[in-house]
Amino acid sequence: MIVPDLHPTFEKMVRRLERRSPLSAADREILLGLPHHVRKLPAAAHIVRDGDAPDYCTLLLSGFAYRYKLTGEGGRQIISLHCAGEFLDLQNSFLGVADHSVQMLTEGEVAMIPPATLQELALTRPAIARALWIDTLIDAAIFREWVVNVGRRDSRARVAHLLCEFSLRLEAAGLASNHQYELPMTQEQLADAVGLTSVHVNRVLKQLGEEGLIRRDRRAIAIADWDRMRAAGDFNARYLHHDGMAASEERA
Amino acid sequence: MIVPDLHPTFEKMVRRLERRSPLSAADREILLGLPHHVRKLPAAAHIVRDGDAPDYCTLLLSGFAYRYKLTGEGGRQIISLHCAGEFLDLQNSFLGVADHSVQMLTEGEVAMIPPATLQELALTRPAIARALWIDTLIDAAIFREWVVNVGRRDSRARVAHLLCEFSLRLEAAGLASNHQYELPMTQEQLADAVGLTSVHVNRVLKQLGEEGLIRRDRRAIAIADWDRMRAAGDFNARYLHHDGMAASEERA
DNA sequence: GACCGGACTTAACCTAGATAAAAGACGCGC
DNA sequence: GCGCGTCTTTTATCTAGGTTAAGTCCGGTC
Repeated sequence: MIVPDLHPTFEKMVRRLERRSPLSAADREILLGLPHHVRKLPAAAHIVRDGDAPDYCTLLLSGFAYRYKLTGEGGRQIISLHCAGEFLDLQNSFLGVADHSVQMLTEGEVAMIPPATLQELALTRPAIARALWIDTLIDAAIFREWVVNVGRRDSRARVAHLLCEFSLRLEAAGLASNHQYELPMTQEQLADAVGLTSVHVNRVLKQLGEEGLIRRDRRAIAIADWDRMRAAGDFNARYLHHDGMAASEERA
Repeated sequence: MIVPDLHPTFEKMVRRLERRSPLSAADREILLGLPHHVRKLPAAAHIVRDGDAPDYCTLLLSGFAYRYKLTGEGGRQIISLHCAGEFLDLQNSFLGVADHSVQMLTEGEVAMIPPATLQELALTRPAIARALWIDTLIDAAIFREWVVNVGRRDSRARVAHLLCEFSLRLEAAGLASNHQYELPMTQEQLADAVGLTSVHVNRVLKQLGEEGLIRRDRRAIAIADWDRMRAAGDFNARYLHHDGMAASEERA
């Protein structure tokens, strides 16, 4: 369980938590010293399956992952996207059986942390508990926005909204800049994230390109006109609660 | 701030938290003694408005409330429904500005608790912090299911799913039994909760009636055939994390 | 007990996005 | 450089649910 060289993403995770909730030096140490083992996973590997009672909590160290549920009729709804530095499964520490699946989008590494350790932390390190709780609150805020996206926006806005959100989240994580990034998903996955078909997502992407809102090359996305894109996606970043940083983005 | 006779719903709230996370007698006392004032609100009163930095955290004491967001094009998406005994706004204690609105569905009472008190509690009473955190995790689980409902189910399933969820939640809260209850919302609000129009919700309700899945009289709903209704709504209660209680419902 | 306003119901028609089916592109291994 | 599987793109067609527009019911109220 002891890890010789700490993966640098642990520090990223601590910085992310600290941005919203103060941590003492001791708290920081504890988070950096969390017992875990690292696993390298291929694309499409499952981290949690719906119905499992998982043995571990996972922190995504590199690559991308997503959360989804299947309907009885075989539809898939992608519920969230995750990048390095984010916890994938805090809820497994506290709610026994998983009510959804989590799968790698790309290959990547994951730190597996025993839930008992986090449970322990929640009871003994109030500042850490608070920081993780806030993390959960922000996840919930993003879920709420996704309900709106999928429930009340038309196809163009849905896709634009997702592309805007992903752009800002990557930038906040230091994984992209200039509204340019590599979208780590197929159009079919994109479709399952916004509640459309891949055919229609393709049409919308094409149209956004023709209108000059985005440029694409393979999976690389560049948001060419952030203001019009934000308007197209009815995007207001407040729900991301990035506070302080990127505040300029949020206000407009 | 001192309240002479404690509203009975406080006890309900404590029982709800305890169901998932143990609390000591002292913790229980503290929760029952939370400083607050009670306000009686008419139907449609706003508790929080999108963009506000609210001064209070609210616990719903009686009546029903809902959470919603508006889109730029004027659409409204209802994101969650709440009944007596539930916290409406835990997130206001930790995330400054509200990213959505909360409004009364019916008239009712609300306990307004200073966020500072909850912040304090989070740092000094680990068991309470844990219980509230779990509450947040369950809220998030419900949001996830709503993303699926609105993103990947057809109109019949969406409406049926919502009616099933509401039935079980009311029963868990001791506010209904036998899958019969008073639905505290208009068909237009129902439509905004499932991402349809009120016209189409009306069509679906009619059809569910004709198929013998539900009976209706005014706003009173009786789920006449729970098994078929559950099938129609692709409903699996696991995401509600009602555990122990109502386990029989969840498994099937 | 006629009037009013909000919620519910129904019908006729329309459209955004689904479906189905091919045909390109792009790796990637051999 | 060839073949194959996975993505992407495009076209043609269809349909679930939206839109619009009338009613209808019901509970309150003067």
